[in-house]
Amino acid sequence: MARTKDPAVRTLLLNRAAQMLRMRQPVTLRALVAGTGVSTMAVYTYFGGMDGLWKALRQEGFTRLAAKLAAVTTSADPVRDLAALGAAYLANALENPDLYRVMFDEGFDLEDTGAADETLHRLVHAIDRAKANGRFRDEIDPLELATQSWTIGHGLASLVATGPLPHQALAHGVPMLTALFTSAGDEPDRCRQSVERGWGLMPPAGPGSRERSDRP
Amino acid sequence: MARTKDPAVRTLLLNRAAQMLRMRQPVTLRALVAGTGVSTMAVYTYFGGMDGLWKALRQEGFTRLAAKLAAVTTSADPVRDLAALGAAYLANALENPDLYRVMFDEGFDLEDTGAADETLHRLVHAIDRAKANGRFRDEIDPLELATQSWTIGHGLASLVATGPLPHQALAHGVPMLTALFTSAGDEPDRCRQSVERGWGLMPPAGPGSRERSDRP
DNA sequence: CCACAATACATAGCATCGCTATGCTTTCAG
DNA sequence: CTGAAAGCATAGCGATGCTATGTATTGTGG
Repeated sequence: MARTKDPAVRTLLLNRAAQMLRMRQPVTLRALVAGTGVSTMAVYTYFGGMDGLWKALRQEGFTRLAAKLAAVTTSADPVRDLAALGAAYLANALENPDLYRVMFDEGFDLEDTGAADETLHRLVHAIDRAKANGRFRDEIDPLELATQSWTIGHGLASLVATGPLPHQALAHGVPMLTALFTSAGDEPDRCRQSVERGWGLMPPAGPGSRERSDRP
Repeated sequence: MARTKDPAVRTLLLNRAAQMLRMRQPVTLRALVAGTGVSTMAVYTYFGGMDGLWKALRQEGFTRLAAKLAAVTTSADPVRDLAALGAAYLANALENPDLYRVMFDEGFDLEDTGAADETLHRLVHAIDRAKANGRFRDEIDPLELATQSWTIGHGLASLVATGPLPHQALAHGVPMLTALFTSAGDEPDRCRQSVERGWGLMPPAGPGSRERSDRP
């Protein structure tokens, strides 16, 4: 017995905020609602304030990441798939560096941790397959190895996306993942080939697709 | 033919800012100068604005990190030293998590990159010693391996200090560094022992030393 | 079908933010 | 000793996030 929220407004604000982030414009309350026809109160009715908007933005980032990882085709070579997942993770971070930063800055509180869990589960599943194929030792803990792969991916993404390392430093992913998976039991040469195959889907280091518009 | 700046004011503001960061109080211009006797203009005469203060704060962070790494004693086992440097790096990040975040957020512009270069050079030097001792292969590029070690350290620090991983996830440093150094040519068992020895100086996962004072 | 009530939404104002213009005070140089 | 340049405090400006208040709208119970 009351007015209902229009979901279109929520997604509109969310998309606009993501776009402002991409364009490197400061995401401010007034600038966000300017030009949308809605007023500042909309942010409070739909997100409860700017904090809620940032939280929803983090959620959106994980959703996009999950979509990116879902696009990775699984092959008969689970080690290749692991490297491909890592490459997709890094590609996502480099395509939306500011969104990636928001995801991992200032707390992790999400409304729905399902997307983040999904991400880790994909790695765990690929590791399970690698164990079943005899590539990794039986005593390997899939969750631990997945966490370590994630640590490498995040370290690389963080240092390259908004850090001091140049884009070509992404090539470090191959030897690092090869070292990690070799230590898990895989045969070195074969491991390297698998990782290189999976990592090969990495987009080349081009100029970022950001438009860098300081003027709205 | 003019008045000279008092360096004490600069360091006072810097230390106070670092303390506010540690206490998790928002570092705002007015709150920073409140109680110091100086006015808001001091921040502009000494730092040129809040941006300059953040830059100086990043510099301070690297200085503290360099001091922490300088306290690591070099032994006859260069692989142990590498792990010890990694442990010191992580210990510093966990003791000052907010300062660490400032160091790696929003650009890297420092006034003096010497401290940051110092950090990497320490790793490179230890790797050179490992090569001289026959632990690592001759064709290993020290700078590349140092960068990879740094990536692991930063990934771990970032995910644990202000991220989703619990403190005990720091233990992942041992297998990851062991995998990396083994791939560089070190003998696996000996490598693991060296890394564990160096990593052993890691302070145990206790409650952070932060005081969490929201009320000034 | 309809009136009530609960909710969305716009407007206006508040405290605070970083910053700067202004004037006074200090202090080094000639 | 004097003048000018720099430190420094005060006050105010635009912009920020947020909230109080009033209006409009719409789903629902009788």
